[in-house]
Amino acid sequence: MTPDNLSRFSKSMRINKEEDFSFVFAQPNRSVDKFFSVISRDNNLDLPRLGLSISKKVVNLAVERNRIKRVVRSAFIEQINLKNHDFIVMARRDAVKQGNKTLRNSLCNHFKKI
RNA sequence: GGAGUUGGCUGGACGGUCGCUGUUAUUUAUUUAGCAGAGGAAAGUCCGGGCUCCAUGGGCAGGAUGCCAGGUAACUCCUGGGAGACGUGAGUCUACGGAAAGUGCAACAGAAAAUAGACUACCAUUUUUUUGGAAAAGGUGAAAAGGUGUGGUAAGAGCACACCGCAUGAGUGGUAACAUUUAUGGCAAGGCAAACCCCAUCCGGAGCAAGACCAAAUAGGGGAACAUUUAAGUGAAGCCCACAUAUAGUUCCCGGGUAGGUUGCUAGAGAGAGAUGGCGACAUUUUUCCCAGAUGAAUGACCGUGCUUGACAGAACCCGGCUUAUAGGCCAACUCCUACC
RNA sequence: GGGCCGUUAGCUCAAUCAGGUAGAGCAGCAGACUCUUAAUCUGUUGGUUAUAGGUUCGAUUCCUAUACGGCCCA
Repeated sequence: MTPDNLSRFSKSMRINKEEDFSFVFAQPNRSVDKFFSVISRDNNLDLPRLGLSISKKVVNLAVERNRIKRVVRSAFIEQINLKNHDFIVMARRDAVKQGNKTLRNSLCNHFKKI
């Protein structure tokens, strides 16, 4: 993997605001499996962006929530062909029990689909 | 060697590539380099503080603590001591002031449950069922007017005596809780205060989503000073009182604060090492160090080496405790059992 | 992050302040009425009082800890 600007994950590539979330939820392309449900939509920027939605109800422990976030981000960074999309990744209950590798594989499949 | 008690430490290591947060330097669209980057519980929010606002003061209500002495900024914490309970023992546990200030409670059972009384049974008397004596025995209950033995008696009884327990006085030791010795008393009427309460000591309330600053939008007022009248309303955030203040008048000023942003935000009752004092908690002092500061929320991903295959678990203003969760490993002191010398 | 509540029968709630056999309605089951069902009436079952300790003779109740659920504060 070569380091260039697109593969970094900085603040501009996060989805923080309520408007951006509802923007994606308005016209979603869904991709669902046991561990995650991923939603995406074209945006008007040059960057791909990522939002995370992991609620306390789904994942009880703070340690596990942080672990899942890291896995999702690192998987997101490795993708190169995501030019103008906003993504929202929502964790599901079965993701807690799985190790890092199986989660990465499922995420890679999601990103390829979209 | 086995079983155990107490106290403490540790909480995956190393190398490579890429990435995240803060910061310093260089350059200033920004790039590059260096440095730092979760815990012993960061948790529960159970206590105690710091800090911030509530204009200020007094009283009441309310709350907390509760053997004694000390430590601490403070404490529901810690240390040492006493008493009681448990354990063969090392040790462990204890909201452990007051019931002779007052109020209250004790279902069912039982004769009787709180100013005691007499069911069965006992003794005397006698008209054969009254009267008197006595409270030892039985049974009920969580609890029934000291316990055991001997004497004594009509039958009995601290009625008398011995030992034990209890109460009171005095002496001795101890800062004290308390311990102990001795004398006296024949023995009080009990339990519950994590029931109200009394006594002693302490406590104002709310919380960083506190508070301060910048400031789109929206509404139409807001603030300061002076003088005067009045005491209803308001300030108020437990209640009451004091206190202040409104409406209306004059003068002056321009702010207001939702979205969002900045700040509060980390150098501190700080950490490591040493010395001195103290049984100890801890204190004093010397020296070295700077050790997270995010805000949709940073510690990761991949590869390799290698073992014991890595428990509980993620800072959100900051400290001191307590409580709860916790794989494995290590250290020290002590106790009991067994075997050998 | 901080503040504050609750947990009792299958469900909705009492009893808790001030300790003494844990109760009501609905639901379930059985019976009566009816040709049958519904409605109605009668009877009845069902509880580790969230969990673990403590105080007490005795705890749903008082105290402490834990677990789960809920509410409020930009």
